Amino acid sequence: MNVTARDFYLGHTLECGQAFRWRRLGDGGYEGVVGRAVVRAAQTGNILTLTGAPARTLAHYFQLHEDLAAIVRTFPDDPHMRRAVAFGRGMRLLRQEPWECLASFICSSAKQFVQICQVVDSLCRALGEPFEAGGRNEFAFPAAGAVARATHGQLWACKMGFRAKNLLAAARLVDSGRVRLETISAMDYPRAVEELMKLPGVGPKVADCALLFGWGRQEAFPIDVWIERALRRLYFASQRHVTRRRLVEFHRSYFGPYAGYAQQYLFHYVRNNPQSLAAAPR
DNA sequence: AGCCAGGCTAAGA
DNA sequence: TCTTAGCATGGC
Repeated sequence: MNVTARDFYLGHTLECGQAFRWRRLGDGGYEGVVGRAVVRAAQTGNILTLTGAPARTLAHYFQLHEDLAAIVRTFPDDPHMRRAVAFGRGMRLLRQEPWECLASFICSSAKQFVQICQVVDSLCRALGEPFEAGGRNEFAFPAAGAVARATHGQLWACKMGFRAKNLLAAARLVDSGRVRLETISAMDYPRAVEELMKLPGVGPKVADCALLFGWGRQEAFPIDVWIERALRRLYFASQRHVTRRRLVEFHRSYFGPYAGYAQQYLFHYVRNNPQSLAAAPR
């Protein structure tokens, strides 16, 4: 389908680190697996061309109904956020399948984006349901049950290192129904975090990523090493010994109703402009 | 060679 | 409650 998408930039959206199954094609477009479909995405000006899955599915995945300008207007008006918004203009948050998102981020601990993509790809090839698309064999992201029934060795072979044990145990808790992902949506934010953190390998950061990118919970604000650096150097530059708790209190009161969105702009900005953290600008 | 990567966890102060 | 080492592996 073709859609007119205002304030939408595919490049930032698919390369900002929120999803791990997209690759850029030679023509500037992108290809990725969404559910059991291979989706192609391309952009010319503000015309977005999305093919490979039902329009409904695509509209939901890409959150086409969201009014980005309205979201950005809720961000705090400070020099850092202005730079982040200018740099990442058109970046959107996707809505990924919750288990896939959660499992991917369990694999993400202390790894870089490229390596996470490799691990996820290996995992899909090893345990995901195969399907045919465009004459090629593709693999869906493996359901929790498929991961639960795998061996530690199979996961280890996907190069996830010490995360293999966590993913296996988490998949078993989900598959057995001891942790029910379907119930997360109905929980308030603190309860949802608490529930997800019952899974091994899921701490505050991974829980927030899953809630933000998989469940669309905008109040989730993942604090990774980059965001922590950004908060400390950009917003607490003159202060020594700022506790983690203080950072959490700050972001909850400062970034507004779309804090998770703001976080992603900040993350993408500092991640791609490390010099912005070298010496805190004023 | 040594440090760091979209962290989590258990142990010890 | 806060801090730290260990956990695997690869890239620089």
